[in-house]
Amino acid sequence: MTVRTRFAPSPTGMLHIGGVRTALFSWLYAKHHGGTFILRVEDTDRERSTDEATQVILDGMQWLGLTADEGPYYQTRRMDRYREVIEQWLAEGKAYRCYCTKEHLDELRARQMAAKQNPRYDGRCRECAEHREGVPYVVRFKNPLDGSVVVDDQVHGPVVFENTQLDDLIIARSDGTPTYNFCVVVDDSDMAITHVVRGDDHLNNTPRQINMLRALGATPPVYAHLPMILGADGAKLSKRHGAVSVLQYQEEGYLPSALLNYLVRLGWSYGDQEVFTLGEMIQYFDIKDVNKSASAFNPEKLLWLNQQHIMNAPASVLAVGLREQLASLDVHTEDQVMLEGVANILRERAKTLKEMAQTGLYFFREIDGYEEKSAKKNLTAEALPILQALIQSLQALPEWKAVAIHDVITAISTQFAVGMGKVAQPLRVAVCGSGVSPPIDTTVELLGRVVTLARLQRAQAFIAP
RNA sequence: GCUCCCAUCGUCUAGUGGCCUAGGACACAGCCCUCUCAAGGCUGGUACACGAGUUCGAAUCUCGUUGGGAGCGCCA
Repeated sequence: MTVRTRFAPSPTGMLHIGGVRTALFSWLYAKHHGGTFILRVEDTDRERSTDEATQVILDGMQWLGLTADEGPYYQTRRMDRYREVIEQWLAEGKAYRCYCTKEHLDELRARQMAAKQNPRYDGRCRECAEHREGVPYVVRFKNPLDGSVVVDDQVHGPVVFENTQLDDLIIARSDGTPTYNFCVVVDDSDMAITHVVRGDDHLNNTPRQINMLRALGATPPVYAHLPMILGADGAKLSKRHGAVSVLQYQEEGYLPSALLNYLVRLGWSYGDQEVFTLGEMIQYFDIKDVNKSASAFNPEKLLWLNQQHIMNAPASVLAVGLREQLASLDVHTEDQVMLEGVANILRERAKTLKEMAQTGLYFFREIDGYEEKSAKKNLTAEALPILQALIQSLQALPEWKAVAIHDVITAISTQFAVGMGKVAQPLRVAVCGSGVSPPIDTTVELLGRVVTLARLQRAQAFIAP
């Protein structure tokens, strides 16, 4: 039997890292088993669902590379099917019309909670079958009255629920529209889902769903309830830490593989390995190795992993992201050689693509002045003859290569009987605008002779106008 | 309140009765490397929530306590 998993977000908010982690585990499980990953948009709440939110989910999934093998399916387009099942259940006596008013229900709930009981519908309409013309009603599922349901959860192990604790849940509202738990059941059955991977906030819904699945004559899928992701402070994930759209991470210069790598290690591990390629994740991932306890979102580790992935990524991949980041800084370039060169030279010193674009700006446009402290320290009268010597030697250099440039710097430092730093730092500030850059020889090489000489001259003019 | 879930360094985790004076990673501190910044290497501190029990032996098994979380909608 081939594995079929699904990710079923509801487009009522954004796709944040909690949702992505669920999608990832579901996707990985399918991929690991050569199965099918299905995307299903649960938009039955017409009030809160929006097309924009749907689009953001689709865009996010695409950016992450979590592509669906089937779907996206939309529940709003399956209304006829849900109605069909409701009618069938009504006819078969598996469901019934309930004429209780909201007021009655609210009162019942309040009374039960006051009496320290689990609030649940009392089944008042369960046996009175007569149809009351013109009176609004909801449809309830006839949950078994006794016995228990065992959820053989792949991460939690067997969890037992007594049917006496469950009640007859509403499957159709008084306006006739079907409700969430019911739609999920019909869909999971119709779509032949074999493994349901979702957040453990759904664990309590599972016994009801299993009962309905049985009413449908379907074999319940295997369930795996993932632990939640908490905010960095250990509290519920909030907008302050992580509960932002995944696309925000794209804007901030994160690589999809890094975000996925970070998320896969939340509640799952493979020995001591921290850095995974997508292929390794697929190869090693197993739902049985997933933890039961919730984990806190740690932005610092995400950042570290992003750098690891930047260090390992092909220059061509980095170049694409770097170009986008530069564009948002209003620097537009198609210079692939420079883009890849900068990516290679900065890959060990940037934690994000955004940072890479910011710190490498001087490769792409004229520097807009010198950083004050560095200029004060290095662009001094004493540096003037050194800069002059650099200009002359670099101008005369037969081959514009890092090794040759390096030789020029060492030669000048011996000539002036000073340390390398006394030559390299003024050069660095002159050429980059600050005292921080990759190794100066490779930086100068990448910058090119024309730009380097022009900036050296500009630095001379700055010292002695 | 009721039902269900969870519990190892600050954080992510390894650990499934002896390899544990508890390992790795992030972060932090120091050192090395060094033309700056990184990357890398080395070193350091900090954890089995608590209490009983089972056992020759428990982070690992059992029970309880405490603490956290989720659900209890004509929301999903």
